[in-house]
Amino acid sequence: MSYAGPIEDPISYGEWQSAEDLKPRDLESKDLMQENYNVARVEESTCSVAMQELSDAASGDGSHAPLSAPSSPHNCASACSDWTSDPVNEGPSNLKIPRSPNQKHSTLVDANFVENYFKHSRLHFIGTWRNRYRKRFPSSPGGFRCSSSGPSSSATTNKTIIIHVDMDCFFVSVVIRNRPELKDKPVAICHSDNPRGTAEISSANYPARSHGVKAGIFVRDAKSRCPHLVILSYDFEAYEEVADRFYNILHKYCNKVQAVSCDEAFLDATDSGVEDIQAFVSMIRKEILDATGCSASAGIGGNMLMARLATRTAKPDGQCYIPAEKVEEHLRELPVKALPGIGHVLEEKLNRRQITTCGQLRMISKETLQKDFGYKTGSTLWNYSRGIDDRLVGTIQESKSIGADVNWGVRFKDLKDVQHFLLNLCKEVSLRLLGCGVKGRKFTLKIKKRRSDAGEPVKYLGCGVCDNLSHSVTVPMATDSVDVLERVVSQLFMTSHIDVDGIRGMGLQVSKLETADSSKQGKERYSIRSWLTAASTKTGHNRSSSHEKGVDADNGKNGVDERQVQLQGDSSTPFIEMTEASPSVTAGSGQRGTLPPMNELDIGVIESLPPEVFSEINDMYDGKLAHFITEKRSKEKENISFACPAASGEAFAACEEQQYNEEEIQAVVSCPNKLFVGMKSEPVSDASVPNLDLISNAPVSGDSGLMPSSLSQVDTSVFQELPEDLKTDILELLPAHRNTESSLDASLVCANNQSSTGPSISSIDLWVGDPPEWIDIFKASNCQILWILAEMYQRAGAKKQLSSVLQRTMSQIYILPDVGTDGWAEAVSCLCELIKQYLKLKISTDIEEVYICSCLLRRLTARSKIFVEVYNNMLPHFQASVSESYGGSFCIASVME
DNA sequence: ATCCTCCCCTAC
DNA sequence: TAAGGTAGGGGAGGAT
Ligand SMILES: Nc1ccn([C@H]2C[C@H](O)[C@@H](COP(=O)(O)OP(=O)(O)OP(=O)(O)O)O2)c(=O)n1
Ligand SMILES: [Mg+2]
Ligand SMILES: [Mg+2]
Repeated sequence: MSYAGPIEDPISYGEWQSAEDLKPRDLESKDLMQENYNVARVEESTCSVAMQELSDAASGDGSHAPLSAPSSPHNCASACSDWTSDPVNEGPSNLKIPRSPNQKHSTLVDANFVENYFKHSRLHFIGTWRNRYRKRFPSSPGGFRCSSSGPSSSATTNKTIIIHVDMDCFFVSVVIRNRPELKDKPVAICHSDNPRGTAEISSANYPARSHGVKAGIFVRDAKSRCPHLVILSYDFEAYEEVADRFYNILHKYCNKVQAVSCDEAFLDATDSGVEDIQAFVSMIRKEILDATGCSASAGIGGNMLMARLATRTAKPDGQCYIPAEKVEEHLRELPVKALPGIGHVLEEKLNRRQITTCGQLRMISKETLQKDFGYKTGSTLWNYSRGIDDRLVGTIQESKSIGADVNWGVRFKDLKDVQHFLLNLCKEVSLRLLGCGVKGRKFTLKIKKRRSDAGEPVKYLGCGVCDNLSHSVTVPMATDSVDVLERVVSQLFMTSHIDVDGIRGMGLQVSKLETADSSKQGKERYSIRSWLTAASTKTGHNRSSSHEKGVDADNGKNGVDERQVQLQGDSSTPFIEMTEASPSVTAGSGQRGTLPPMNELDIGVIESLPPEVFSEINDMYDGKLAHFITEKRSKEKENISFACPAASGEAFAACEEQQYNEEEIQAVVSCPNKLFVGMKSEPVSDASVPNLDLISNAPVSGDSGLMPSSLSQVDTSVFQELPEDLKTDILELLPAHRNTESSLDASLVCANNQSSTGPSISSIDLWVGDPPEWIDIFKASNCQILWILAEMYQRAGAKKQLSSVLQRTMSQIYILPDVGTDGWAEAVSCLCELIKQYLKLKISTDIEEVYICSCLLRRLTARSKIFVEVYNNMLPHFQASVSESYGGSFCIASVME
């Protein structure tokens, strides 16, 4: 019983910690690193600029004469006014009044600071995207074992071949891909073109790098190194689109892909059966270039380490293979800093021991390295210096923490400012938890506090030299609610007893995560596996799956989960104590052996499941189900068995799908109404699934460039030219033409806020106004999926389209905890109504958008139906379980019809 | 020994 | 002007 007291007294959980000792990393480590680098590599006198603040801070001598006026804290105001008169950025009539620093764009002036900040933070974007691409193609734990290249994989003991692909100067390449005249000029991406500014360079192309311009340095240093440097703005939407294409291509060529970041991934080509690996890589790079207009480089090696090092030599726009016999040679003179995992701290430690190259590192015994650097770090150093790396491609597991930090522009004058900021931070974190479908039990608030001896930060609105304070609390009940977060966080903050003037940054992390739809129960009990194994038991089939590792990953968790559970009352109520016995896992560890054989599954139903559900089932069959279905379908269509060489890649893509594969919808048309061939069930009326096949042959993906571009400019006359079935299809979606969907009572959506009956939502003109009417309605609905949709729509950039926001949001709808409830059904109806009105709005102006959204609407409808069908076909006691797991309110009647 | 908790370090 | 985020690995040191 570790719970020591009510949440109102979180100080009992521990004390605030403060790092008071003076170490380089406690200063402005970025600047320090940056300038150290300059000293070592560039030897320019301007490099002492930031060092100045460093020594001021360390000595406490704020009056020390600076070497360069703009960098001096005391001259910062005049420096700022100089900036505004910078001819590069100043419009003709744009005479600005000098102002004091740290005002504009800080939390002091912008009430919506948190949201705006994340919209512009490059580091936020790349962090978010890394996560997305890891999740979009999750690998099975323990590495990829589900290769569908056949059972022969054990026979061939090929040497491992790893490929590492990385886009060249990604942010620059994307922005200049249609501006060939800039290709050979030095170009960098930065928020500011101010030659005295402290904005950071995000990425620099290779001509710029030859002048010493690189990611992370201030624009003023970049400009002084390269006066003709062309600075261009970020285009985050374009980065996203290119990254999507990049990953689509990688997955087309290889089913073992591990995302490193939005522009970088490892492929395991060992089992790909390719004989000429160089040609294979060359083909991939060519396709990336053709599809994106940006070049990628690639490294090939016997492990992930050597592949990554090879990429370094391959850049730019090249590829490099390091065969086993070249490894020693390649490493001998390589600086230790080039090894992944060795940053400036470790490099410095090694340099102090006269070790600068991997060759020298090899001279040290493993025992010595482990003694000096720790057990694992020591052996990694020993291995890496010899080119040894036994990591497997694809061993990313579920995320352990989710958080948000802001350490720029944070300035407060009173407690109200702080509370406002923290509330927004909580909203942000809550949104991310919802987006991931998880809740957390541990909350950590981090505060950056200006050191007493620190002057103004060198960086405009930066956090400067700070002490880091952090405090955390663990609660018994996992949550994702803004209210709970806010209460916890505000109490964490109160215990810091900090002077609000000194705050330079804050962050909130949530850990001890649990899946949202299972946080109140043992996960296994209501899992899809349970449905399958139970049905299988009934039909008397067994299938061994002992080689599976992924599915029983939760078992340990349930066993350990014998903790005291306290439920939290809403708003101000303290926790109510309540003990819960550990849910003994009935369908868990002991019963892993019983899945029905694949040919007894009703393929139509399986295919029509929500992607997440399908993916889970596919995992249970070791990834073979997707392939099985692909084959079966192709046999059905043609009479010959068509052996497709790329079948494994396709199977993987089908498994992970995520994009809008219309075949899914086509599968609904066949309308198999039972999960298993052997199960009996009532047929579902055909009329309830109308016209689902109409556009099933057209390829649809999440890509915005799906439709021929000529179509996106058409008007109604082009609509008339469309194939008859497509026209019918679209017209049918319009309320004026046909309205079989239930109209939704708006008051139900807002059930928690008001009980009076409002107007039907279908009678509201959702797309009137700016922001459109529905934003407020959805935001007030207390329905997670609608709230997320509205929030994401608001956040989408200027070029926002409903389709892209919808695509993101809809993938969440089946994993929300309220799935199957009345509220969920209403949410589905609301979405349908929204899409229908949107179609009406766009029908004559943007046929591409109409096309995509009509597919989405179709899918939404089909999915809802199929979910109900699956439920209807479950054994009664599982229906009860499902109903119970959804809070006892699973309501078939209210879904869709 | 093994686990847990609080950081630092690293990479993009 | 300017947007110094994010999350996992792992070491140190204390609890068990
Ligand atoms: N300190 C950094 C590092 C990277 N990035 C962003 C911009 C880069 O374009 C992108 C990818 O990072 P890379 O390390 O792959 O760098 P580039 O792709 O720009 O160059 P390279 O050709 O070396 O891969 O991440 C950033 O904003 N700030
Ligand atoms: Mg790159
Ligand atoms: Mg990269």
